[in-house]
Amino acid sequence: MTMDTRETIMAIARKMVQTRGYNGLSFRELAKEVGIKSASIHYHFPTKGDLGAALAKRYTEDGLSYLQGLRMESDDPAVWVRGYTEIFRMALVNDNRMCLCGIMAAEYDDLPPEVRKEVDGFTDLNVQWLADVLSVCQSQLDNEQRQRHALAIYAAVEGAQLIARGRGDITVYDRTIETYRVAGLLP
Amino acid sequence: MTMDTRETIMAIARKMVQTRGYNGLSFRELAKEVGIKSASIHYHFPTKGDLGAALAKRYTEDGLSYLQGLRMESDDPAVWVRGYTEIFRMALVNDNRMCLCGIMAAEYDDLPPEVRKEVDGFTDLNVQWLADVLSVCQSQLDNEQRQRHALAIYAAVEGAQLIARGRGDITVYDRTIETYRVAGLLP
DNA sequence: ACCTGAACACCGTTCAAGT
DNA sequence: ACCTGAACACCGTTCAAGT
Repeated sequence: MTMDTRETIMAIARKMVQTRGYNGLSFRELAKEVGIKSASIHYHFPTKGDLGAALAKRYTEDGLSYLQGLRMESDDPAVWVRGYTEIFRMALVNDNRMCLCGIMAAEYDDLPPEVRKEVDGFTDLNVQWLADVLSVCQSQLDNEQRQRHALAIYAAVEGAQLIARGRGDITVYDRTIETYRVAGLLP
Repeated sequence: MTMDTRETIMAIARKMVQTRGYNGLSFRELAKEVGIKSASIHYHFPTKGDLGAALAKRYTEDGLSYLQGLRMESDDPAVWVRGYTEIFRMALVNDNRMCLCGIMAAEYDDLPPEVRKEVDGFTDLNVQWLADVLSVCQSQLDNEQRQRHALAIYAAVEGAQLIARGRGDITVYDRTIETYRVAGLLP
């Protein structure tokens, strides 16, 4: 089982960005971990923006597969939502990392346009999936209300991860999610 | 009305960090805006960490004054909470900026210890103030439940700002906050 | 007391040159 | 096809030198 250089770069870079952000990603540091020179990174990804956009695109695709899988494995909306908050939880459990697009959202003003586009796409995917779930379990809501509620859930979960990551305490995340559930923000 | 150099540096740097983050802050760019050389910034703030910590400390102090003022001007918890969400709204209205400590929380792993300490202090202040408000309007909750609920509110509001800032759309923030209120997360 | 130019090791990027 | 060394303009930081 070998991995081509491009995939190795993406795998290592994704972890670095999830930890230190887009601005915190260094081509020289990345190259050292991959075992090539920093100039060689540019052969695979001409600019840092190209790499950032590729990372966010892949991250969104992987997220979509996971979320689609969730809906196939169960018929219970409560299980879907629990699976949803579990993805964000796992990032924290794995070396206190953040959602790739959550951390890059904070750097939005510094992002090249091609990266912004993919970060926006990740948000759209999350809101769309959550709105679909709400159409099953909160069918009394109209479409606009579902979109609004889905966006609120996404924002709240990203916020919970952001604060818990600063605290370095997974129980902060768990308690916050539980509070959202009790309040009725999460179905 | 003159302003000494140190205060000028802090005022301009605060805006820069609220827009581009701690990593995005450049001493050379900052110096150019202030009208001195970048080496001179180091006279007032020996390291970037010293500047970042001073900014977060001042930001927390200013936030505290504002929040204390809110509680004195009214007896209505609903007005207090509305005033609370309004601070975060104003940052967005002012050039789509973020909460200084919210944006730095995303860069937590890159922050020097002295900056982390002040960012943590900002979180503590927010949670404490919110818990105090809850002790007035949700007095049936015990202390631990209030702390937990206060943290959830803070996380959700930071998340709403993060997502709305990426969208560049203030109505996203307004709708998300309103959804929190309807769901019962906000008192 | 406050500022500066020059140097240092870093950064992303480019490009001619290697295999 | 893939990689590299060297150069460029950037970065935070240091420090001897200026007023």
